[in-house]
Amino acid sequence: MTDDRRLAVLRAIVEDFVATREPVGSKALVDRHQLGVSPATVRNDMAVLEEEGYIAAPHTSAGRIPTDKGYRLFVDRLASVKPLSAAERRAIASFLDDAVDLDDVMQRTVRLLAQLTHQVALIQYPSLTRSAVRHVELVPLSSTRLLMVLIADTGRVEQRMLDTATAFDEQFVSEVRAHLNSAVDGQRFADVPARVAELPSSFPESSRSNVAVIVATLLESVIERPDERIVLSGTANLTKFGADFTRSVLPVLEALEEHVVLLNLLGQATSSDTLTVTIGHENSLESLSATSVVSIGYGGGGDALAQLGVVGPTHMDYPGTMASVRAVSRYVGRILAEG
Amino acid sequence: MTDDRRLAVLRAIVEDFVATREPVGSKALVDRHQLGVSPATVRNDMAVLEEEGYIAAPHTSAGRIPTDKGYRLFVDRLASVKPLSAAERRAIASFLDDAVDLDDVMQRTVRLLAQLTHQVALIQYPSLTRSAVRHVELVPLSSTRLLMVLIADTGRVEQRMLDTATAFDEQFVSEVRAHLNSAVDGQRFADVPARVAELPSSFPESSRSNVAVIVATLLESVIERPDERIVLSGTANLTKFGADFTRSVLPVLEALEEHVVLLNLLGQATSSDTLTVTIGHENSLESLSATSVVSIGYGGGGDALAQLGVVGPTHMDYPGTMASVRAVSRYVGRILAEG
DNA sequence: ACTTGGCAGTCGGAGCGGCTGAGTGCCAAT
DNA sequence: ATTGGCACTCAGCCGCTCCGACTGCCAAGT
Repeated sequence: MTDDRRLAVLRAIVEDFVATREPVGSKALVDRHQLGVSPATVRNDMAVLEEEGYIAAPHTSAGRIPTDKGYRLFVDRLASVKPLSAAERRAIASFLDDAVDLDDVMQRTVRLLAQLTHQVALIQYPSLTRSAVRHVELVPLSSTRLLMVLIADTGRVEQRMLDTATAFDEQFVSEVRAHLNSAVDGQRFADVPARVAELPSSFPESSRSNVAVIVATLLESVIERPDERIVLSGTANLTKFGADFTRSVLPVLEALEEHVVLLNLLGQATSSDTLTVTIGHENSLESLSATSVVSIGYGGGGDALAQLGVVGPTHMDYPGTMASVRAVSRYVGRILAEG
Repeated sequence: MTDDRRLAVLRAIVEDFVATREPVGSKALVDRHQLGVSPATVRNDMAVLEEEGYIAAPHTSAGRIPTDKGYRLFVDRLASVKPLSAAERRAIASFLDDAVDLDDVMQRTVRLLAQLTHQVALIQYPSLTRSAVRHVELVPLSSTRLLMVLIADTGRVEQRMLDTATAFDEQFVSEVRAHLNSAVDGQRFADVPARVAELPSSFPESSRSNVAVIVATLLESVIERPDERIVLSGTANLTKFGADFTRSVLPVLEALEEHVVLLNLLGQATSSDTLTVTIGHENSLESLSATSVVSIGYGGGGDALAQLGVVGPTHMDYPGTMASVRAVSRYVGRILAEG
């Protein structure tokens, strides 16, 4: 069946183009890959592949380059997952094990990923709604002012300042603190609203409004906000885009500054261990039509805490990138579970 | 005195070059600026300026561009501080007033600054050693594990996990918490080590080692770490560098990823309200020899809490940039003082 | 003692044309 | 179905010329 060979040709084209970033011709193909046929035969196959939309020729007399559709077929059917080298595994371990707190884990992870893949890497902070409350702390700052600190089991810390309507005393604070913690400790954030709804009514009328303010503030920090935090690294790797600067790099840099956009880009938190690859125009953003996104969930076993991934030119090394992303995701998940 | 006119010529050259990014010739100068002399006269002045090293000609038959030395003279003696427009003032206020916590303030500030100046903006988190302790919290997680949360008066929160050698009870925790807080509350971080040194000895022998661990952890988070946090924004503005991409933008992007480098770049926290401008080669980094840094301290009145600033090509709009940086610094200082 | 117009000289960059070579498509032969 | 042969097509490079923006210098004017 010659269909197999056509796929082999496509794979070879993708691999060569990724490596050299130049249109690849029939001659070069047979030279560099052992596909025991002549250039003429390859040319026929290429004609078919072009007809079907997997490859295209930039101009009449040049080699072919893969289209988005071609890359899609490549990652779906042709990419064999490239195992990481021992050195890479070691790098991941030693780089992440020294992290001292959550910020540090995020920072290190994203850098590591950028270095491994030579792309722009991004990671989303563990989603609040998917984690559980470890502790709520209330710190009195003045007679009508409190600092609320909310600690999630992932290590994420949220803080809020709040002013009460009337003055309170130390007694009141520890009472509320105790009630709050017994209500929400260990609960998933998503369940918190239900658990605290009745809280104010268990206090005497006089202090009820103050309790209400505190509860309201707590709910405010618990609700998933659209501006979930994201960290990114490796923008310098965008130079790999090639020469045409303003047209290709500028829009990408701009998109990367919009964290809200990035969240959409990473996509809904799917279960961990399932790589998502979005290629070129499949992407909803016009400005990113020359880039691909490789993302995956991390942490939390079944359904992921949040997403991480890389953004790079469509002509990236998919097998390698996918392997790195997956490996890092697993390692981060493990680290967070330990912490 | 003709010396005045020569300076006027230099100023005109700088302004024109910044605006057009092209070498400026004698003819263009007299056309665009009203300095009632003929091109020939200007040529003579330019010859002198070149001799003295303030300007240079890229090639024999082209206009002149300012040298680093020329820019230096310009910012030192020629730049009149351009007042911000009402719209800009309004933008600063409305943008920063909505911030909900410290992270948010940092994020918003840096974005704002990037937008105002059209450069890359950076801000350093308020330095720990320069702020005071608002509260230390200990949260028991298991019988031998504690979470320590350290809250600074700037709103910055540090957290550390710690394991004790022997099991402890709730009683022990609240005792240590009380002692700790009475020892360090309101103290400047720099003074903390002295205040807690004697703490373990006031506990009974049996629990002393646990207290020691807690104190050690506290000190660890108090010591100024080299990786003080930095946030940056506006890398897309680097496209202003002009065409030559790999040689001019790549090294800058790389430098921007190294937060330690950036800290050096911003320089030692000088007193607020004193703008520091570092031009081209004055910069210690080879890779940043085509960029200038405009920085200033913010917060804390007399001596600043930390630094903020922008990085851009040497041919930047110094008066405008300096005005924006100063205005933002003042506003952030005010916000932090309120919070 | 400056300033100015005039003039010769320099040189980067744009525009043009021809050449080259990689690569294609098609066809006839195996 | 595969292959070698062959005519054809362009993109990109090289070298050429030409143009014009500047400069530096000098001699004359205020």
